[in-house]
Amino acid sequence: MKLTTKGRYAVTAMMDLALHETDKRRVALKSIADHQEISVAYLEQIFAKLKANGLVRGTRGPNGGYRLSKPARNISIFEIIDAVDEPIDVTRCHGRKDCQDGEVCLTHELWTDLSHQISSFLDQLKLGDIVKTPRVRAVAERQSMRCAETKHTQRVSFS
Amino acid sequence: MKLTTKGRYAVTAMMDLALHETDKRRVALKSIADHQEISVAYLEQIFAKLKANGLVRGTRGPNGGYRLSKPARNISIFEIIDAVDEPIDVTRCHGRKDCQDGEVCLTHELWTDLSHQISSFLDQLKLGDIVKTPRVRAVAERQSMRCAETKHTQRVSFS
DNA sequence: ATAAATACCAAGTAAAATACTTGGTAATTG
DNA sequence: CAATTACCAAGTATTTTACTTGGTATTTAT
Repeated sequence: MKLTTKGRYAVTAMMDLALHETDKRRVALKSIADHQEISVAYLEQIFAKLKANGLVRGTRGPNGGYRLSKPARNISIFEIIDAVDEPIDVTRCHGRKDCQDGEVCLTHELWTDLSHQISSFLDQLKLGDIVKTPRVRAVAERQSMRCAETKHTQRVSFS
Repeated sequence: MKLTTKGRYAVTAMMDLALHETDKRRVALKSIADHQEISVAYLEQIFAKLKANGLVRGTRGPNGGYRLSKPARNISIFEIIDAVDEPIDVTRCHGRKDCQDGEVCLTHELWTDLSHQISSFLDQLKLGDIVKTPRVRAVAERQSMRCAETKHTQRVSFS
């Protein structure tokens, strides 16, 4: 379980989708790219993985874009990060059980315990819950207002 | 809170010190280097940081080496890792509080919560407790036996 | 006094991982 | 049929990590 900026991009992007879940419209990567100020091409890589892990579905063409492939309340933060970030090998002995003699194994349980701790924490956190919090809601409102105001300027700050 | 191999080296090295705490003798980096199969020079860098953070004390000259600067039961795994690994900026907005408008801050609390979760887990784990576990004790026994047997061969496998 | 063993110090380099970019093709809609 | 989107396969640039190199300073034993 690694946590890189890629994983963070993925989580905020998924929140973006979750916030528009009620709409019929798909969310285009272009729009997310503007929100997060990263390139569409980079987002494509992230969404390729999200899609491969069955978290989103994409449709092409004008008015195309992505939507969540299941309800936000059933998607955990763990799933999202796990989909895009490579798993880190916390134990250094590559998870083999028969490492009773190697140096690593003194601390083997230490690292696996930690790893489980992190995973279960993030697995309890559902996208739906986070999107429901007042802060996020408020920010989402502000965002859509701002989008309307500055539609053509292309420079919108997500939050 | 980052976790790299450097941090893992640091933890096992500290365990090495803790296991020899009862002795009057210091533990030389040479000995730890043999156990962990890494260079003394690299260990020096690690111990420089451990020392700077007040976790160990070193003495020079023959029969010199390092010892813990406080009882193992008062040293947490968090302290050790925190001393040697650079802190990771989980929030991406560099921890500033006034980021109500930035993109990052939707997930700000998410990452800080996670970070606290990890830190407190590792802070509860004390070096002394870990060293007391039967598995570690057994390994330590085996190691010292092996050390006695092969004292001059220089090639001892820690565990 | 000197040699050996250690810690201590400041750079550098090599390798790996991360964060992107570039240059395309395929499907869908107005 | 032109625009807009997803989809795809590489490549490159940057940063981080993991080390190495080449020294100096102390202490101990002989």
